Amino acid sequence: MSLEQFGDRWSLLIIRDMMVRGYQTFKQFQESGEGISSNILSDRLRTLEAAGIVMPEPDENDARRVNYRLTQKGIDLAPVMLELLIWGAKYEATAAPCALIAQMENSREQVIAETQRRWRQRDLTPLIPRFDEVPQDIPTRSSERRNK
Amino acid sequence: MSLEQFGDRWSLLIIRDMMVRGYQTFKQFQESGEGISSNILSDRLRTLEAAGIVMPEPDENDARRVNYRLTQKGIDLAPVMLELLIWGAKYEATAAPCALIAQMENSREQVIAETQRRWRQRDLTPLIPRFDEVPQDIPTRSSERRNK
DNA sequence: AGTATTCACTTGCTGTTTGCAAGTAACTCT
DNA sequence: AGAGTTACTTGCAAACAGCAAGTGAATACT
Repeated sequence: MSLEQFGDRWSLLIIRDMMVRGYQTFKQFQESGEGISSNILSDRLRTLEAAGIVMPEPDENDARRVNYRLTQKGIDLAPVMLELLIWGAKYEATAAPCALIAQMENSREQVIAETQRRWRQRDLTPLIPRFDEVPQDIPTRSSERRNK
Repeated sequence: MSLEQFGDRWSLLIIRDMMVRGYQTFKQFQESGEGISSNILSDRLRTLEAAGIVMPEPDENDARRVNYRLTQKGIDLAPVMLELLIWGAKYEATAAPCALIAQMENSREQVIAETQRRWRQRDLTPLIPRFDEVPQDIPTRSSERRNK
């Protein structure tokens, strides 16, 4: 029933990019590598908005920009995403480093708490970076303070 | 990346029916209410097979029948399903009783263990019945013994 | 033994959805 | 003022989904 929502490959990818990488704008989604075309992206964002999963808010500095933000309902998908990520890592030979995934598996609570914290505080640092440099820990508020 | 797998509404539904309701045959999926047409169902089962998520095995009593079974990879989607179910219950006004869902949320480990047990032992009793009679507990091996 | 029915598909046709290329209107930056 | 950016829309071809009907093998009924 709720599956209807995710009955296409793009919606979940958009949500993942918002949740895990902190993407917010049309352009970011478009350039996120998987190659969604603009008409579909536009449509999906509208669908997700209608479903109450994302909300657009105009950027205060640049009036052309629209920042899409997850709603509570949207961020509550974090556990689903996390499990999917773990499953994917187990079976699909992911680009994300195994060590990181293993660690996430052992501290689901923490990962989700951190994801929600970022969302609440509009902290856009990606939880999982885009497959280049690899942090040894799941970053948390305290480990970030430590690293400064 | 692994999301590619679920880029349509039917695959997840099929997996759910196998995992949660113990469905196994073409006919059961077809009649499972959501109205998938036979050509699409056929195609999806083949796709899932190719992805290593389900495996067909001919029925030993009736040679017309093919029993589709989740693989290990398939059953490992249980945590994803569970979280999705919980999310759905929270936001989508589900037909499944709230009490049951609330209970599942508090004992995820147990629900998943039970799901896996059923799979291993080819126990086809549905974990969540089809929206008619409503058990008060998540059934487990011991509670089932109790109820006999 | 012969007909009917069940089961797991396949085929053909039609309509919707997707993907790509190009375009546009609003805005910003220089 | 002119070039560039951003979030879209439009038009068209190709892929996909959905329906009705059909196939072929296995079983059930008489």
